[in-house]
Amino acid sequence: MARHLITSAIPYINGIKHLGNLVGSQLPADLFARYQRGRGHEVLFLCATDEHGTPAELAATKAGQPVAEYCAEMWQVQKDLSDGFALSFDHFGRSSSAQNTRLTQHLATRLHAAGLIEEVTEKQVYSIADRRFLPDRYIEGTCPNCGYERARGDQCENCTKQLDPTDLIEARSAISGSTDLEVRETKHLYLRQSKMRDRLDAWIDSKTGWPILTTSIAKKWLHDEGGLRDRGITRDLDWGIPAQFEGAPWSGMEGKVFYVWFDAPIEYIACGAEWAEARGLDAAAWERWWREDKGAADITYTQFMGKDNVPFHTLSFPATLMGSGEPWKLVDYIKSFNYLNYDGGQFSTSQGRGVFMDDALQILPADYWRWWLLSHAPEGGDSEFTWENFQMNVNKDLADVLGNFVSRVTKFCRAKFGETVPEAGMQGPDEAALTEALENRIRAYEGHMEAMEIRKAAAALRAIWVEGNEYLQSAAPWASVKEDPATAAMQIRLALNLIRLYAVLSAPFIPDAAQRMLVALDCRDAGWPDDVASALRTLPPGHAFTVPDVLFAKINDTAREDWQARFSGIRD
RNA sequence: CGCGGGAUGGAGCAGUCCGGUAGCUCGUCAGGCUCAUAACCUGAAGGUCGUAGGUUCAAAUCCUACUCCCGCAACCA
Repeated sequence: MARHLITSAIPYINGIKHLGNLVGSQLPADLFARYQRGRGHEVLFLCATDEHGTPAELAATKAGQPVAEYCAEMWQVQKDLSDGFALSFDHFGRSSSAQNTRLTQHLATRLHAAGLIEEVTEKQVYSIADRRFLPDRYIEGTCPNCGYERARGDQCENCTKQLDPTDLIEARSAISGSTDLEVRETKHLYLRQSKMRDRLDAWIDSKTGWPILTTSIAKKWLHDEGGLRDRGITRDLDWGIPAQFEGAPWSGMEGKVFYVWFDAPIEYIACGAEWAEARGLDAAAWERWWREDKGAADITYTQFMGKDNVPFHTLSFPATLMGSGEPWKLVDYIKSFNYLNYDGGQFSTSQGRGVFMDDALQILPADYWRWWLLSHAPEGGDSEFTWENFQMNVNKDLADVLGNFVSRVTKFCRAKFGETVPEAGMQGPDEAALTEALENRIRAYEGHMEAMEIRKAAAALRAIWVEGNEYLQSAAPWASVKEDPATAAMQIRLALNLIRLYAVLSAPFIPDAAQRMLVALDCRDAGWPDDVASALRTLPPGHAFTVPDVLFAKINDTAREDWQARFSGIRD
């Protein structure tokens, strides 16, 4: 039995995520976790909320709440939504946890001892009215290059010229609009990633099977313009992990916190500690997943994320772990995704454009979204959500091909043989051919799943569903039942077993429907079909079942048009 | 000349590394079946593979130039 450690990029705390966020990390990670569990492997699947940083503080202020309280509430909201989408995290943690505080300070201490942290005094823009230092993006003004009035401190969106905040004419705070800004000196800790460039480069080079998207982004950061740059790992903020040594103050860092990009990935590990503690387990329970000296040497660790997150996972976080000099488990495979667009534009959290996780669950069950999003995952390039496409694909695949198969088989059986698996008949060459075809298709499905080729896996699964309809068409039990009831009984017995097979194979994509299929069949055996012939004999003759309700109702044009109109604008 | 990804029948994609009759799903059209959620099964039409050159017996695939779309560009996370 293999052991799989799986993490999804941790969603930021300031609001409800949209479908693009979902399909870029959590959903495919869940697919992989469910698949590996289904194969009987040991899985630890972790995710958490990313809670620190300026946007969280501002969102809390806007909500009129203390930031800790705001984060606690939003954590619950995100937890409920992830449950709603049937995301099967073993633990959904928080980057603000005590465990993460401890571990982040521990790693900073180790990095300091290794000479990989230096103190840098730099100049940053301070807003007197807001009483805070402003990240470059939070400073607006007129672009000196093109005259655009809402250029940001890092870049002008209009002419794309890169800027320094001090370049802006009439610079003002994007938070309050105040122009009462000044440049102040402030001291910060920097992680000396540049010293680790060759090690990181060699490590990336050793990962031959990684997606082009992942390695090309990493390589660019390693080699562009003088190579990997050092980065600040502290901020002048109230909300965050205090910039301290493990158990001791850090002289000169009083009142500062670690910067969110430093502590957020560390939460992957800390989340393991949270998981263990929540279950009353000792440290060894999570260390056997995360420490190569304590049992994690045989772990396969897979990370899922959107392309925007790749630099942190290929460079900064490995630099943190390698630099500590401790044998932390490093990632084995990074699966990164492009963006999902919405009806001709981008999904946007800040602009409220697109379909958000809470809206989605209000209008349709999770399985509809899971199926469409996964079967259209933006793997090769950016992909696009349109309502027409969604309606057509979901109706065809889920309602017509799979749902209708379950319906026609169970209803036919009930009408001709009752709600019991019929007994008579012997399989012939047609059934042998079907078994062999399924064997091939299932192995192809497994291959795509192992390789994390999600679209291809979805297509392979769909082809498996279609096999059932093709078989029924040629077997025609509605005809054979008239002259040869024994053969019809055998055919339907096989078809009922196909439903169980489909439930098991489909569970990673559509867990709720898969569960309903098994419940209808009164079957608790969700064993993976390592051998198809025996898997198709799981339900014995005489076994009672019930005809389930319609598995997937179709989306009609009225509903689609309604949603299309409802989600065309911008939500607040 | 900032970096990367993409461009393939009406839509969405595979195939490109390792050149050799252009494939899949949806949609459209025709036929079949009638157990089923007007569903299922079979077949057909539809593409000079972004543009222009080049290499080759042979190019979607290799080389060169160009066009368009998307993302990134290190203080958003």
